Amino acid sequence: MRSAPSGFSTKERILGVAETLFARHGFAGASLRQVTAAAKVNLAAVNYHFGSKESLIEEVFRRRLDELNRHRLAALATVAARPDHTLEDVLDAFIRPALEQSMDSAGGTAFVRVLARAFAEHDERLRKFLSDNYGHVLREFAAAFARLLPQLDKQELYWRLDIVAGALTYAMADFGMIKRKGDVSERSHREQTIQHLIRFSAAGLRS
Amino acid sequence: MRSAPSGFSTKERILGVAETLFARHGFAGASLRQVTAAAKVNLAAVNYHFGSKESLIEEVFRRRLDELNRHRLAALATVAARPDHTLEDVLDAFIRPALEQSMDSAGGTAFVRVLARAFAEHDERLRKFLSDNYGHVLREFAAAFARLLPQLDKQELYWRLDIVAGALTYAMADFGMIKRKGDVSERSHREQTIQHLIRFSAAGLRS
DNA sequence: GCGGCAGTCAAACGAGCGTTTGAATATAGG
DNA sequence: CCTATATTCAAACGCTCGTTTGACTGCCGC
Repeated sequence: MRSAPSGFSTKERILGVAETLFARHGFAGASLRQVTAAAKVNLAAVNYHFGSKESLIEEVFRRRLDELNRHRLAALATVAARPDHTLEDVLDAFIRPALEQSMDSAGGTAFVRVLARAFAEHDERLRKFLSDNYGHVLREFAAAFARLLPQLDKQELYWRLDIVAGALTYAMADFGMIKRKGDVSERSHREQTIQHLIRFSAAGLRS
Repeated sequence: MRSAPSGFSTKERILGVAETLFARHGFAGASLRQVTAAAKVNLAAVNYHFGSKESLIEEVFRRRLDELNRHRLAALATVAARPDHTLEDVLDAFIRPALEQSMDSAGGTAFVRVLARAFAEHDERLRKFLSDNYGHVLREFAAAFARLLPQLDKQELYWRLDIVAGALTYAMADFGMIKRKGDVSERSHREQTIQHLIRFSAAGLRS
């Protein structure tokens, strides 16, 4: 195991760069030659370490998705432990980890765009992968929401959570027309997004 | 002008097939060879009629986007003419044409997925194109909303409209986990989506 | 020291890409 | 009918793609 120039292993550097470039140009649009050049790694390294471009894409997903799931479930557990927790608390546990992942030092906003893209690709293979790795988390949150919104039947609750997920996905990818002003830090802009999403979603869920 | 086998011109057939395949595989993922083969048209026809793949993509957008803009502005004008129109009415004018376009006989759900993909591609060129052809529509709606929500300052209104746009975009692409039951017609499922989005958004905007 | 192994590398493979070309063919006007 | 214009077509262009190959390098255990 030779240590890589920047202190990260070849494999890690490929994953990081791939995440960025897939987010920027799409899975088909970003070539392995671009990835390996940006990572200062030999072209053959991808096939050596991951087997294929396809597998590399899956690895990019798995790495971040596992992290997001961990954070969301931990936040939900903390919130649910408090007997007086509110709808806003559960929304926070759902929304905050997703938006905060987009400002961690390493990945930047790259991964959440990759995630949004995966939805857009509408590829059944990827959707199945996401639902397999994601389904139980959504179900846990749905149960927590159901306890706080007993007046909603299951069907109605799922409709509304779908809308929350949509607004969150959109915000995660930073699609919106709201542009961060120069004098507002990234952290504070993100916090504003979180607060707006929570308030809006709580009103919609309760209506 | 030779008439094409199916009654549609070569140009129209390319546009229709391109829309479908771009939605399914992405702009980079769908090749001109796939498009021309599916359209039963010679490979060179794309470059003859559109100049380049890039221009073909723009045409796919322009065609549907012009239609959507027309419908939205017409609906807004109708609504705004009534002196007692409500927030729900304006939301309907914004949301309904978008979701209805995804069930027109010809295009099916293809274009809305193309649109969602364009957002995901996060390509500045496409974003600029969309904002150029779309900006004035959004501004008109923002003004209509501002009249009905005088308690919100401009900044706050834009934050909330951003959330509405996010939820709508997500719904347009039919990403959600809410799956249409076998016994519900496509039309009635769409109507349910519209009603849920309006109710949720109205509550969020008023909160 | 030396064999084995994990990793890196330059080079090449065949395939598919968007685009161009020039000839063939259909349509329309005088 | 004949010419001009518009369209279609098969073939080829140069290029980039993902993947494979085989030689080369550093390193650890024996």
